[in-house]
Amino acid sequence: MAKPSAESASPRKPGRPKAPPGPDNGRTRIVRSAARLFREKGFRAATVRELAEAAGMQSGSLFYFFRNKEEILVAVMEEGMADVHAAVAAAQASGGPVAAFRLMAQRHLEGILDRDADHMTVMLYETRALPSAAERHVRQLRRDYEAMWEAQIDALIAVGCWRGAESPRLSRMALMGAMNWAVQWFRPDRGDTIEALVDTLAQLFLKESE
Amino acid sequence: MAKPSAESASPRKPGRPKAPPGPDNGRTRIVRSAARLFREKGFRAATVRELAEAAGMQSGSLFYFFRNKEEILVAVMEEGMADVHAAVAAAQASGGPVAAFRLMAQRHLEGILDRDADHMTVMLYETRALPSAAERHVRQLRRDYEAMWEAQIDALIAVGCWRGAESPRLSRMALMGAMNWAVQWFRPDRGDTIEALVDTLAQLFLKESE
DNA sequence: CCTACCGATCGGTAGG
DNA sequence: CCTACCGATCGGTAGG
Repeated sequence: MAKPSAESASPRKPGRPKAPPGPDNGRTRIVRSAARLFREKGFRAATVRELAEAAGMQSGSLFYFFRNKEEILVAVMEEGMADVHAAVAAAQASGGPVAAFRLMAQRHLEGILDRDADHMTVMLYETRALPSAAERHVRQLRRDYEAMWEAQIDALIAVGCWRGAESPRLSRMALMGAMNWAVQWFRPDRGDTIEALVDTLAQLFLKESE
Repeated sequence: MAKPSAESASPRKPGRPKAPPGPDNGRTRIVRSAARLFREKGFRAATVRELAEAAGMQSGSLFYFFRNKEEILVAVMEEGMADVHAAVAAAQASGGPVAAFRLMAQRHLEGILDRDADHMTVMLYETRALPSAAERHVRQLRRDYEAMWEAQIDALIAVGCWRGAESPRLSRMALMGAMNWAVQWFRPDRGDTIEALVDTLAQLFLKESE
């Protein structure tokens, strides 16, 4: 689970500064259902009334937990990014460069394609809707995350297993695109599996050491 | 240029059914400036008043040319898709499988990354905003477009030059993602060039014939 | 957290 | 194409 950030975790009424933890407090419910609605309809198209209903409360009550709609979006993105970051970091520490890379890709794809994997998808596709201060913050989270991939690709280049070694940045972004675009076409009910996609990515981006 | 579709080309007043062609009639101005605004802010965030102002007319006048806001979105997508489809089809007919593939990728990337290449980007990233009837129509345009790529990849497999031959669909979607995601990171002012990206894609997806 | 409510803005229309 | 306008809905607030 994501740890709440300093900016968006505390309600604005001093009378009740700490939300009781646990998966069923109001804030958690709002963020979870907002993630789904933002992914399905987009940030602008999802109304505060829909968010409130999906979270099982009145629309005015949202603003007991969040200052405004954008702050909910930031919370969704922070949680998505933190979860995927943690999963991919663990994968990176798991084995040799090639095996770790495959597991990192697996974890990243799970983070955007699994059921209830809405948060990270919103992170990837709704950046435009962020106010500029929040956008800088979120961009930094993204850079931190991509730095992991950059380091992993450097390690693969060092052992001669990265096919895009001539242009590390372009090939890294090609990989990100190949993964993130799956949100648009991946259909488990048509037989797509994350494992097969990882295999394909490995064939394209990895090579035997020379 | 895109040819207007039957559904969205004719204004609703019988008194003036045919718009005079040319790049400066009202309809063309609306579509062009809407493409830019939809790309920058998203369909929902761009208001009809902004669209009208960018096209140099009053907000009510938009509805002399289009029945509603969604119809403007469809027109933007149709034009983007038609332009890129034509450019890529011409590239496909241009040479051997490998050379044609490289030119197709070049044309596709130009269609989403060049200045004023807003239409196709809107096509790629705003599908959610379409009413369901229009969505079916647009999805069909996309399928027709992707069929070209499918055929080209089949040709590359036949000559043994496609690295993802074991899973043509997955590798094709990986390619689409690697290209379309460039919208998110490509910055010509930081030295990114389409040519370098095409080279990288070729290294990843093509191989020497066996 | 709920009730009750508000000002602003939205997409769209009538009539010319 | 413009002028003038409307009903609906939006995000958000006050007070408890």
